[in-house]
Amino acid sequence: MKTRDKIIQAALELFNESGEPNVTTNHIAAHLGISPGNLYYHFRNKEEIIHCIFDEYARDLSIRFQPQAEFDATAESLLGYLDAVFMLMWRYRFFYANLPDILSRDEELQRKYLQAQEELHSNIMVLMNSFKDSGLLDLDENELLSLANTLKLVASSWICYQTTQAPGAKITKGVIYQGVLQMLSIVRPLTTNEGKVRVLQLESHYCDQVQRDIS
Amino acid sequence: MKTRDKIIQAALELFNESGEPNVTTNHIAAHLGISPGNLYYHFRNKEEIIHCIFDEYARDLSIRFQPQAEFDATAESLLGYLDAVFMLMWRYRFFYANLPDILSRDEELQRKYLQAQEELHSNIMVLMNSFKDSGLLDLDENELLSLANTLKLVASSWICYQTTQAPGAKITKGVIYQGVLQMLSIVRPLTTNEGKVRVLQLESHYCDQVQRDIS
Amino acid sequence: MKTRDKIIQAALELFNESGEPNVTTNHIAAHLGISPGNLYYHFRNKEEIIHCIFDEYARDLSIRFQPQAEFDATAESLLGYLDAVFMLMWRYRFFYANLPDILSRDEELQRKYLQAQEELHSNIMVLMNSFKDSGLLDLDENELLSLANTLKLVASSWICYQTTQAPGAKITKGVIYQGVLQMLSIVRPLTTNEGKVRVLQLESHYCDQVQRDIS
Amino acid sequence: MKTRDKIIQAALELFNESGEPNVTTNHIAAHLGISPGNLYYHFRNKEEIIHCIFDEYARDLSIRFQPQAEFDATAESLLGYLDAVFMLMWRYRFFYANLPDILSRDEELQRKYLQAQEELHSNIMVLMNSFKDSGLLDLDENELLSLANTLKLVASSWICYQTTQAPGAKITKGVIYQGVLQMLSIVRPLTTNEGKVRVLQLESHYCDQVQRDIS
DNA sequence: GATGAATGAGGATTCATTCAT
DNA sequence: GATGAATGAATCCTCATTCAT
Repeated sequence: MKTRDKIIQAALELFNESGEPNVTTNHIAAHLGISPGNLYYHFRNKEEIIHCIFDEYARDLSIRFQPQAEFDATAESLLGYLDAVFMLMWRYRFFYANLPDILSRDEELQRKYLQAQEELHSNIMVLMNSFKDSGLLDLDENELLSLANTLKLVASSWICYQTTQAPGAKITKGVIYQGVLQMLSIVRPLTTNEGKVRVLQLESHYCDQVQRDIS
Repeated sequence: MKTRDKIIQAALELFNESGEPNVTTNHIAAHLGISPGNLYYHFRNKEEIIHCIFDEYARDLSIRFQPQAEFDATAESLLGYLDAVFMLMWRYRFFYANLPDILSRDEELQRKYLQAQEELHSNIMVLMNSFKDSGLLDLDENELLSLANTLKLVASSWICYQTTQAPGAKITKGVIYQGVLQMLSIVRPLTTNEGKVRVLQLESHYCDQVQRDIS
Repeated sequence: MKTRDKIIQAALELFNESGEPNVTTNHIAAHLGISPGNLYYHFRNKEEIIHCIFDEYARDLSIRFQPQAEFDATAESLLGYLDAVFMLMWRYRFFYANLPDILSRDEELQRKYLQAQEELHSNIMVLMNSFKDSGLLDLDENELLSLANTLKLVASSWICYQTTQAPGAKITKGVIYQGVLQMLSIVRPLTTNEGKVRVLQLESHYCDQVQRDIS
Repeated sequence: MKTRDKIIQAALELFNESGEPNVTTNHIAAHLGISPGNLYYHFRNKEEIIHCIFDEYARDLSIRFQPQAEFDATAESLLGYLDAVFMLMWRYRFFYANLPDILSRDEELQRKYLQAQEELHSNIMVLMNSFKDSGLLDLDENELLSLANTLKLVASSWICYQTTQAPGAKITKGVIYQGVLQMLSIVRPLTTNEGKVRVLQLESHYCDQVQRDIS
């Protein structure tokens, strides 16, 4: 593994653990047993490290979503997608715990983030539309858009929100799965009878996951 | 106006403008044309200023909610309450833009924040229950709880979320009203026919507000 | 009791408790429930407070010693004098715990201190000479001077020395009496047989005092 | 010479010159023409510098004393040892000029200091015992212990004591030798006739040293 | 690729002291 | 006599970043 990648991994780890503002470049270097100079050989500055971490995140995010292949198995596709989105958010949770601050410092990053958000929105729309086409959901265009917005908001805010709800809370995978459940609970009242069955199946799946994480 | 209050106001202003981590005690003092020593005469440290700002916020928040008086005019009560909650969040938006960081530094504040969150939750429950009692909403206990959780999440996250959605965006009152609309759009699909009428009225009210802000 | 005196007393108390450098003028004022401005109405600055405390000490010290009246009862005079000297040192112990620093800041105080030291030296000489005249001590002029120097050194250093010998030790009266014993143990080997009896009596007296303090 | 060592040397110099509380880390850095950041690159804080200085002192002190090798040449061993002890105290005199304050701030240092004091005590005992064994001294166990205590007190207090005895006095080597003479004058009256001869020889040696320093 | 010493502006905070009331 | 808000220079320390080797 290249030093450059090791820096990214170490930074990610430390940022998640202690919060980005509390992790200095010296911490990262010390954690890896390399010199600060070496770190700055690989990255122009701290910002660039964050940038790279975000790029990795965006790449990971894109890979997870192949709507075409999954148009038929709609419920499962949602499941897979939600899983992926939330897991990635967990992996890069430091970012979500400080979004406004991090973005305000770096216009370029702000741009990239918005792009990812748009992608998230369009992915959600694709999924919701395929739900509708399969007769699991019965909403007009406006209602669909509104739902998608809510889901995007919940997804994007979940980590930050949870971080503030418990004193010194470590965000575990269980917390992530609860986020998925929260989203499903928003979708459920809007589904057809057929859709409700599917959603309940999904909910029970994630309930199990939460249980597993706790024990 | 006492110096102590002027410090609180200046700090709030500057925090909102530039983000709490980017505003030093010296900035605040300079902004007011007072000496750093004087600032520290009135406050033990920066943390205490934030504490005081939060206390002011919590006090304001409590004052806004008098459920008893409003049990009959349910829709209007929701309107008034949402207005107040979002306006206060706007007034203290720096706080919401950095919640995880600010709370993680200060256990006492974390405690106070959770208390405010619980109050928010119970207020939402009171409102939703009065909606249900008035036949505007038809949900079982679980669904109601789930809805309340979603609304609380949206309310608590809106400012932070919006801060991240626009490059260098100043959060205006219009953005706030859009948050109310977002919440109403979550409630609407769950209302009875009678309820839907009320909600649409509210939505149109807030649409007007948003328009007014833009122009 | 006048405010001025209350300030002196409070300062003395706090200095002894926490060390002069760790006690601010604000501490003193707060301790008395008066304003810092008031403190500075009575004293030009912190130094002046220390000055006044020293003056009080010097005055107390002078009062204790009336050699003429006690020339006959030599052993008892020594006892009384040692008692007084050490008790005063205890009462003003903060001073002895920081002598070099305090004196270096204030030439005037340095002068006064040296005067007190000279007085101490001459008092010791008077006592030793009366011992010699009474046949309790058999030393030539040089040896006597040497002894006096040693005793002066021990007396002047005891508080400071003891402060450094125990972690976080509060200097109690028992510690003070041990200082007297230490001085007697220096005198004893130089006494005549008759003198030895007297010194042993004194030692047993102070041993009792130490015991009393411990229990 | 490494920067780290230069910092220690500069700190020691400045502390000795102006007193530790009056020398800031910025003074030290400026004195060396380095940045404050650089100083803090080498030392976590001011306390650590003092710690390191003390460690150097303790190391130096240990090295000086090899009792076994010198059991026979007792008088000369005392001479050598006293020389070393006092010279080191001179070299690190800032420390002795502020002992109570410095130790009260730092428990770890207090511990180390007490250890050094114990070592000093046991070294003095070894020397006194070898004197006794050689017939230079004729004291019972108690008297010996008492003497050792006095000598330890005088040695430990000498620098501080002298600092207070002269206005703005620079502590010179002559002052140090006077300390040795003071100790010898305490030992002399307790020696056998044979011992007295030896002590007088030593005294004359140190008298010469004092003369040399003055001129 | 890598080292690690060095920078220096800037941060929070303290405290003896002043002064208008 | 007394108040207490105000001063401001000074203190210790941090950290992103640079650069000679």
